[in-house]
Amino acid sequence: MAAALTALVDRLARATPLSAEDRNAIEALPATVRTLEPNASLLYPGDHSQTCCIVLSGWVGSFKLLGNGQRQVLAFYVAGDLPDLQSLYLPTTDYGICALTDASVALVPHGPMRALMVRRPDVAAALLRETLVSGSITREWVVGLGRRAGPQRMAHLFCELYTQQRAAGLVDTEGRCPLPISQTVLADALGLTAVHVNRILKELRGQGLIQLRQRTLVILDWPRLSALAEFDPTYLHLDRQGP
Amino acid sequence: MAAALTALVDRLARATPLSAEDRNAIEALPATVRTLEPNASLLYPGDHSQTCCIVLSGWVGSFKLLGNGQRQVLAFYVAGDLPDLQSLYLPTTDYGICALTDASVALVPHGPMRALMVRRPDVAAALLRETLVSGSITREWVVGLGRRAGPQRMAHLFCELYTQQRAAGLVDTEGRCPLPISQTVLADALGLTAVHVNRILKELRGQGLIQLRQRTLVILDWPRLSALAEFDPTYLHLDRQGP
DNA sequence: CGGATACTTGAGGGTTGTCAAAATATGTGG
DNA sequence: CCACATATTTTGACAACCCTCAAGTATCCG
Repeated sequence: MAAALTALVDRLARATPLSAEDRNAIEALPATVRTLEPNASLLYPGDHSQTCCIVLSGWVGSFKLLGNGQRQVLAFYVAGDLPDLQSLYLPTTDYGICALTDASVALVPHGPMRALMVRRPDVAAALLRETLVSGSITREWVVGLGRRAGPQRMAHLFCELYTQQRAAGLVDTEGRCPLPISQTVLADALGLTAVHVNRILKELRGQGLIQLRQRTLVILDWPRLSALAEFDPTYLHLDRQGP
Repeated sequence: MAAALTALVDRLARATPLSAEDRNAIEALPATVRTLEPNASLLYPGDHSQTCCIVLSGWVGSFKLLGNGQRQVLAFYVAGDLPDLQSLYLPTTDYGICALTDASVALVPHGPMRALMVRRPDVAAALLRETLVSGSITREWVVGLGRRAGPQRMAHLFCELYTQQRAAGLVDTEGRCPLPISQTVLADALGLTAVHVNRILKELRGQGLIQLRQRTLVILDWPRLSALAEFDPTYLHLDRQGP
C-alpha cells in the first residue's frame, strides 16, 4: 500500500508545486488497492460511494447507459486520475465507472480525504484544479459531439489523448502512445457506431494521418491531424502554475 | 449594488443551509452590475478574467465557436448561476459567455471572492457544489449529444430546463415556464441545425407534448415527454443537503 | 408602414445507422 | 504447438436521420 499513491502525487505535482509535507500527507492516506479485469465495474449509477477512487494503472472509463442499451463514455481515466472526486460533495453518483483494460485503483475513504483537504489547502486547491480541468475536457467533448463530423471528431480525440499522454511522458520518439481500447469503446466515446468508427479509422489511416494497431496509436502527421481536428490544447490547461 | 447578490444567496441556500453570517458575507461582496443586451459578450475565449460573474436576471449562455463559424452552446445560465467560477483557478478561459436575452450580471473581483471562500468554508463548499452540479449537467449533455436522436434530445433538454425552473419556483400551475431563446440558440445547444430544430418542434407539438410560443414553454404531457426523453433528474442533484 | 429577425416548409443530398456476414486477432485447453 | 471458441475488426448493401439550400410566411419594433 505504501507508495501506491505516487501516481496521484506525480499527477498533481505536474500542474501545481507541492511541498514535501503535502506529498507525504497524500502518500499517508489510507488506501485499499483493487485490481480490475477489463469491463469490471467500480461504481454503478445511483451508488452512494464512501470512497474516492484513484487510478494507479490501466485505463478506466466513466459512462452512462440508455434505455435501449446504448452506452455513452463520458471520460477516460489513466494513472493519477480521480474519476469520482465529486462523490465527496455529491453523494449520489449519476454515472458508472468501469475498467477498460486490466487496471488497478486505490480506494480512499471519504473521511481521510476530507481531512487531508482541510489540513492541506494546497492539496485541496490542486484537487479542485484537476476537477475543473476534467470539466473543461467534458465541455470540449460537448463541442465535438455537437458540432464535429465523424473524422474531425475522432481526430480531435486522438489529438487530446496524444497531448495528455505526451504531458505524462508516455509518448515515444516516433509519435507512439498507448491507446488500449477497442473500436466499440471508441464508438461509445465518440457517439458513433463501431461500424462507422471502423470506416473513419480506415479513412484517417488511408490519408496517412495515424496508425492504430496492437493497442498503440501512432501519429504519422501531427500537423495535418491537428489541422483537421482544429485542435487547440488550451482547454487541457497543461500549463504549469506557480514557480 | 446592495442586495444585488441575493440571487446568489437564494441559489446557494436552495441546496445548502447558510448561516446569517454566510449570507451577509456574500451580500457584502464588492460587485459591479452590468446590464447586457441580447448577444452582448461578457467573456471571450482566451481572456484572462479578473472577475467572477453572477447572473442576476435574464438568460446567459456559454459557448465555443468552430473554424467554419458553427457554434456549440455549452450551458444556459439564469439568476444565481456562476458561469465562470472556474476562472478563479484556471486563469485562461477556453469558452465564451454572452447574453441570450436582456440580462444583468454582477462582476466580483477574484480577490474578494477568494477571501470569502477562505473566511467562509461553508460558502466555499456551496460554491464547489454548484460547480460540481454544473459538471454533472454537462455530462448529461454529452450523453444527449452522443446518443440521443433529435426528438429525444430536445425532449430531454425541455425536461431539464423545466425541472430546474420548477426548483426555482418559476413554473406556474399550468406547466408553463420561461424559455426565452430562439430556435437558432436551441439548435446550437442541441448540436442540430435551426431548420431541423423547427421540424422536431413541430413533431413534439403535433404529438401534444409541448407548446413553445412567445418565449414560454408549456409542458402539455409531462408523463409522455419525460418517458420519451428517458428523463431521470438525479443528475441535477436538486435534493437539499443537511438540515 | 417598412425593415429586420425569426419561424416554417419543401426538395434533394450526405453522413451515419442498421443488419448481416466474412476475415482477422486473441485466448484457452489439450 | 495445435485446435477450437471467442472477441474484434472489416466490408457490403440499404435505410434513416439530419443537413444544405432555397423560398416563403409570420412576428417584432421603430
